[in-house]
Amino acid sequence: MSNDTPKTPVSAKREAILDGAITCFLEHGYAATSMDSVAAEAGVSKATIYAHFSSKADLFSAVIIRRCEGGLNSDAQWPKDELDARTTLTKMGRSLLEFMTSLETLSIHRVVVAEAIRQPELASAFWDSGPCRFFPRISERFADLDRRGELKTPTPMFAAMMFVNLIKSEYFFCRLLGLPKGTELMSADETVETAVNVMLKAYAPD
Amino acid sequence: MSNDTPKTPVSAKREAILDGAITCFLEHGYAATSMDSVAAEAGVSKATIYAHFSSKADLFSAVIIRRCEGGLNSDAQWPKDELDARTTLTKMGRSLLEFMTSLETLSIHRVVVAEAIRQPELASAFWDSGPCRFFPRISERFADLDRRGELKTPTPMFAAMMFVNLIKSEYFFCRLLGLPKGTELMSADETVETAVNVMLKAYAPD
DNA sequence: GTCTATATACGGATAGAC
DNA sequence: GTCTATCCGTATATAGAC
Repeated sequence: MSNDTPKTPVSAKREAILDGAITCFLEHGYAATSMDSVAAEAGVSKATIYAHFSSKADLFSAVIIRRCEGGLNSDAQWPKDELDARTTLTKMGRSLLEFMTSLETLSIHRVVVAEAIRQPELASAFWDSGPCRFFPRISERFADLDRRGELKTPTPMFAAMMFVNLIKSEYFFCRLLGLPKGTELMSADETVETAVNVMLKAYAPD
Repeated sequence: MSNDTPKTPVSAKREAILDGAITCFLEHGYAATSMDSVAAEAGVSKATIYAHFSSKADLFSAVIIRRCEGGLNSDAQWPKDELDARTTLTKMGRSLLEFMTSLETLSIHRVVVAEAIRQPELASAFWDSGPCRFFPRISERFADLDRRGELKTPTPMFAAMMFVNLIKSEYFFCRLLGLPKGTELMSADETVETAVNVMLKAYAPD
């Protein structure tokens, strides 16, 4: 029988704290979340939190980074190779916009933007482990379309960035502000369709 | 001689409070700003603030709306009519990106995004008096380029929205996160140039 | 209207028992 | 590691004099 103690014993309490903290921070923001409320949500005492995390900012940082690394793993709708340019871009566009405007993604953006100035290391970690990880995957698809003669993208990375921003567009910003649906001038479908049309013409072969 | 009292006497104290509040809120955010610090910055007592504004949220709302209505009035670099498409878009693009990434604009975005969920009326007021006022002015220029045969934009408002988002792009988001310059994959100039090229091809006549 | 002084509450962090 | 109980600073908002 083994009496070894694992080097990093995954503490059940620690997991509970992280889960509770995610709920609180994403719902109420950083400043409006108290360590008491996290303790209550996690079902532990406040002192236990401080046994695992040195401060509120430290806990917050751990929560955000963990959440970013978990995101963007639902690849169900991600387009396969061998599709024509319009179909590929439309599928990618819908998938991206849906992910960007999910409640969780929006919540993360709100709290990170709000705290970015006061916690620069967190902002960097978010950028690296969040938005930045999109670009290579999208760029790859543009490179593939270029190879197959469907599009002409001399710099796939630039094309990817333009595409992402066309997709986010006004629609994402309205959701980020929590405005009622219908406030935006273009619906989600219109946004994707318009963005795809722009990309197809801008990067057409010839 | 007139002994009439003006209906809305512009109180000097009230102005001082608003000025002080702008400084504090934009620098430290909503939650991290205390009414004490606003009072100190404005050179009045805390009780005087509550004589003019019913609560901290009320003061915050007044500050943001006033600031939005003042923005976007520096038209120095705004392109005149009669220029070709590339020159017009490049001038507009530079002007927009400079405005969007000014310290004040970024600060407003940070605090509004952070508080949007908890103060929905503020989010609506911001949207109406801020970002939404861009689109007609830009749309107008696309309509003009369309009339002169420089571009073909059946729906100038859609073209304007696509353009704004291409211009903001990654660069704006990195500044919003307060990341050090150089973090972004495209510089400001590259962003404007790439965005303009995309628009020119996507909306080329023929 | 404007001030000083204060009521009242809450939040981050810690001490010390088990 | 985990808990209970508590310290101590600070924040919003108000009472009452002038």
